[in-house]
Amino acid sequence: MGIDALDGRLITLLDQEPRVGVLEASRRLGVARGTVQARLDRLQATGVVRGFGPQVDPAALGYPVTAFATLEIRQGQGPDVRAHLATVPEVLELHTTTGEGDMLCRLVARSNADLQRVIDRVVGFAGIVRASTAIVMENPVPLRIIPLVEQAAQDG
Amino acid sequence: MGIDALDGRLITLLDQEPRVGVLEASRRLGVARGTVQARLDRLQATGVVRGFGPQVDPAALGYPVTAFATLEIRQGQGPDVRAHLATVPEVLELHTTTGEGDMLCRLVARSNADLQRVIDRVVGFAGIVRASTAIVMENPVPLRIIPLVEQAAQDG
DNA sequence: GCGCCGACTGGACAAGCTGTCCAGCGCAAT
DNA sequence: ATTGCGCTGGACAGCTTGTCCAGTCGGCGC
Repeated sequence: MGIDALDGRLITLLDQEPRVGVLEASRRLGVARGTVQARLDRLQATGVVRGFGPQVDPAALGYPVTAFATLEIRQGQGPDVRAHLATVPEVLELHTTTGEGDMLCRLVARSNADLQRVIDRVVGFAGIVRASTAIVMENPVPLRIIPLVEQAAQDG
Repeated sequence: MGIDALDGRLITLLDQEPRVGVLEASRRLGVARGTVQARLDRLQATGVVRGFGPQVDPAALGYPVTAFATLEIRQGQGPDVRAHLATVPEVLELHTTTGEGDMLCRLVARSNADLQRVIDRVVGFAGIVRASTAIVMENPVPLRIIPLVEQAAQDG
């Protein structure tokens, strides 16, 4: 259970140039095409690579503002709150957490003013006791996985 | 600057079945192949679709624990802290924010015990004054974009 | 040491897709 | 009415994919 150096190089290559096909990848990596196909199949079968969906930029869609909201939930209202938040398109992800606050969600909005509307909609729900919001100013490290993949490739 | 209904349907289709090629997509959407190619080119040129990189699951790589850390930074140490965090593979993303705390980062670890090692490495840096960590227990809404795409497609 | 097994190689094949043209049409704005 | 733009439907060569196959190599158990 893990990935080896070839898996790592394959994932990194696909990350940098998603357009390359299996044949081109086999040339770049210096292995037979069948090997690349087998590795890719295995990576997807084991769930390491979940898919190759389009990576959409919310900012380009007209939602340049990102924020994180920490929510405090009334006892027993968890399921209701989750269902509520799942219906809000501006909620991009939701986690339940330990520590201060019970949930953490990522929001986007059309502007700082629009963020108020989104937050009102998010917290305008009986089960939510308190919410504190942190607006994202910069994103020095965008969501990435390659460094972790390379570490995992070395370890295993 | 925006997307229309056809763009939305195309993105949704690609999200659900990334394997479909341009030709198959044109059949599914009921338009000419050239149209799909032109739309895809435009979506990528305008940055709405940034790419089709592999979606890697950290859990499948051996990092099943996710956490969010709020960091408080000493005045003027921001750039140094960013550079430091960028070198840690377990830091999957980093944001600078308003509100309590100056930065928010997403971490993964091999176990709860291993998370301690990661946190020590993250906060073991002179510029970081204080850190509070929230461990993710559940992820009721995984990172998603389709609902927002559909809303953007309706708006115009 | 022997034999088995899994993984990789290098190659083959038909089928299908991609990239790239083109002419024609309809709609919207000027 | 005229222009511009996007969509259609079709063509073409070139290449890739999916799927076989036999042969080789190294590790593992016996």
